[in-house]
Amino acid sequence: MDALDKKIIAELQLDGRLTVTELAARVNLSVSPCHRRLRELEESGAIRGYRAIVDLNSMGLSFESLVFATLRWEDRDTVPEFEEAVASVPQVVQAERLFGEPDYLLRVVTADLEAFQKVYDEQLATLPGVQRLTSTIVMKRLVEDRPLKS
Amino acid sequence: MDALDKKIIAELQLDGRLTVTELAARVNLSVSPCHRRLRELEESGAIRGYRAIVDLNSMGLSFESLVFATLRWEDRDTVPEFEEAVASVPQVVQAERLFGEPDYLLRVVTADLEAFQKVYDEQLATLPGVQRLTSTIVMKRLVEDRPLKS
DNA sequence: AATGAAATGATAGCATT
DNA sequence: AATGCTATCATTTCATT
Repeated sequence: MDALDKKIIAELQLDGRLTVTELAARVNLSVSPCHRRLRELEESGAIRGYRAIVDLNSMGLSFESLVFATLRWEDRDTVPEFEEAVASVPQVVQAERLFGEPDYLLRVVTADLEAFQKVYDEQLATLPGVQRLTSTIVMKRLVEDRPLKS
Repeated sequence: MDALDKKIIAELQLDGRLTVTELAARVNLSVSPCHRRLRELEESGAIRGYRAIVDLNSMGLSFESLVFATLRWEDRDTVPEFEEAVASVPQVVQAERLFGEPDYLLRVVTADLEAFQKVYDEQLATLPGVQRLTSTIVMKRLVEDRPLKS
């Protein structure tokens, strides 16, 4: 992965729908080698895919919250089970395991508070191995999905 | 925004580089109206853009951490200043203001621990109005940027 | 608001340097 | 590994239903 590849990636982080022709122009390359490099980046997994970035409010999803989960230490054999279950809750749009406490951070998106309560009570509080959940609401997004500095 | 628009959005969340021809086929529409709807979704801001999803490790960025920031209450007039400053740190890829404590959650991506320390000490700890930072490391991602349920 | 058709422009493969 | 060429396919506009 040389500087040109990084430039290609940077452009596609800004606009994932750039045509190869336009991309080639921006990185000062002709179309064919640009196309070849792009395919290699995709096939090597460096570029994992492309996503439309959607406005949550336009979709009627205006309630975003973070849920911190701590598991029971005695039940730590349920970790894989917990992780699988979390990943299958559609309203959980981001989830990760952390060092220290809490064990997990989940990002939950719903239409409103009522829908959140339902997800919290029925989908999250009942997950296997959960000792404690705490949650907070996202007041304002400052930085969202910023293209990477490297 | 009707069901067809939501279907279009759902498809583009799965593959943001779908051609309009292919998109039209997937939502059972002919090319022209599909194209028109897509333009309207883009122009209304419902679709905010398109991004390549990049593999952090391939980019040499293998250290991901969360930094929680609490501001001094006396300095709450520095809030806008703090927010602007946070948004201008390139390694901060996601940031939001929360209800309760802590006040902010920042997601920081760097090449390694050493690079993180540098960002933490030089860019984050020195931000205006900061009372306390605490941080944790992301051990494992379970769910990343999931397409929205709705 | 969807369809079909036609001109412009992009993609992807290949031969060349 | 980059370039230029070319056939194929997609995009985008417009007239029509």
